[in-house]
Amino acid sequence: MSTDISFEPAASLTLSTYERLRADVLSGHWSPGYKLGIEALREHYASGATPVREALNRLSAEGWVQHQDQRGFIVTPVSEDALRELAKTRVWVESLALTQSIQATTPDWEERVVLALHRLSKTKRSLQADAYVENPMWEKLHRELHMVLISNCGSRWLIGFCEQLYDQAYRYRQLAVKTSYKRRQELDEHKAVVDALLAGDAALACKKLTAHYDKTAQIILNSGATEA
Amino acid sequence: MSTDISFEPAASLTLSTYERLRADVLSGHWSPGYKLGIEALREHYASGATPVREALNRLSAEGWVQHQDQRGFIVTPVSEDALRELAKTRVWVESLALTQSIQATTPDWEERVVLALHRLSKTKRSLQADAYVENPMWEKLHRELHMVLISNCGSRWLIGFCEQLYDQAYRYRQLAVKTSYKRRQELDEHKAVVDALLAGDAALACKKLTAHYDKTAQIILNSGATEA
DNA sequence: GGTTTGAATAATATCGATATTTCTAGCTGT
DNA sequence: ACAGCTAGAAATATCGATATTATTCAAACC
Repeated sequence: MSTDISFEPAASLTLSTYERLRADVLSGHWSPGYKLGIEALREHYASGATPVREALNRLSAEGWVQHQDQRGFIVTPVSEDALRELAKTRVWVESLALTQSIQATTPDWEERVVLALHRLSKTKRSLQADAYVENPMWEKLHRELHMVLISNCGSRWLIGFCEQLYDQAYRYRQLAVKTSYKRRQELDEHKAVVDALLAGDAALACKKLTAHYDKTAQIILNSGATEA
Repeated sequence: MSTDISFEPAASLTLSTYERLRADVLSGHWSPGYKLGIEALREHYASGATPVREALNRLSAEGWVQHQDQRGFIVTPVSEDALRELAKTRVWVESLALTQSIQATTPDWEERVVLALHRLSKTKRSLQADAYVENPMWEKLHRELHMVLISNCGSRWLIGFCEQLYDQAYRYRQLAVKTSYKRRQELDEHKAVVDALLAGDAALACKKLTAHYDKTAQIILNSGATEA
């Protein structure tokens, strides 16, 4: 059980380009709506046109960028409506996955949940105390907790959907953080979900999870990050 | 409101190659596990290496083919377990989408549902009476009905997930049809869902939908199409 | 006899160059 | 001044060729 955040060296240039490009879209390095010119990316990632193109095609299928025939690629735009729809969908789909996970509970899964929460609780959200500086370890552990929560649902499809939605929401969080960062007791919110889960109360767990997501969405909406 | 099944001429070779390749994977023309060599595809689709490669990358992101680094692409394999998981997920996710659609019901949506069912009822499943020959129009209208059913859920994400799952299930159906075709009263099953929907009974509609999918999965499993 | 090694072979991944298409800016005519 | 048109510029999509990496199969070795 290792918690390091290192990446193995990508085997192919396409894969490496894909991973870096994806990370840069998620982190907001390339803004929503930004035109991703082949030549510019080729230079930026020290790659060729073919790898860049293949990476963009994959990202397009995943919804991170949009492709207009004969007119290149742009980073998928954001909007308040899109965020609301995303948040709504997350609540629905993750509640479903969480409910199924709880119904199929096992001692092993419960242990993994407790462990993931513990690790997150031991990690600072921000690298600095006075200003917000993203802590990659916290982000990693946070994603891990949310994924462990729904990992017992018994459907790889559902898990994949939750991952997609989580990562999409992450991009919105990143955009909001650029504008304004709000302190918050997220640990308590996570703990409430886990407590309900350990008590076997699926309905309550979903309610707490819903509250968690609604709050997140509200903060992002208030930050004004989705405005042009 | 047109119901023709014509395709516009694809603008780029990549898109055209992608569409045809995707259709051939869905229809079972390329069997699960089949090695999709670049050179072979290039010839088969009268295309270049770049368009083929880009098409494969998109299909890989969508789960139709698998990519092994430096070792090319294969058609995603099938298995009984994978089918069971798929069927289970469909029931969960589409029940969710159907419930939300019913909760947000509008006269316009109900009309589209009734119309879609009517059109499907007017179409023969098989082009021949004595043997099964796929009727593309029936397939198109069938997909359309299922998509209309969940189209009112208010989440493009959820609609997208349902589409993915439907198409995945379609591939399994195609594989089963190759082995053995079973006559069946699918029209009644669809009608039962629509009747419950019009009555505003979401729970009953989901129950009927679940029965529909369980039956489909069972038929495919019994056909032995998922065996090596 | 079975395993390992090492060319020869085949396939993939990538590059550099070309053909098309879209976009831009300036020109023309009213 | 403004719409429409056209040549030039920029970018995308595609091709053909090359470099790299896996696979194969037979010979050599334990």
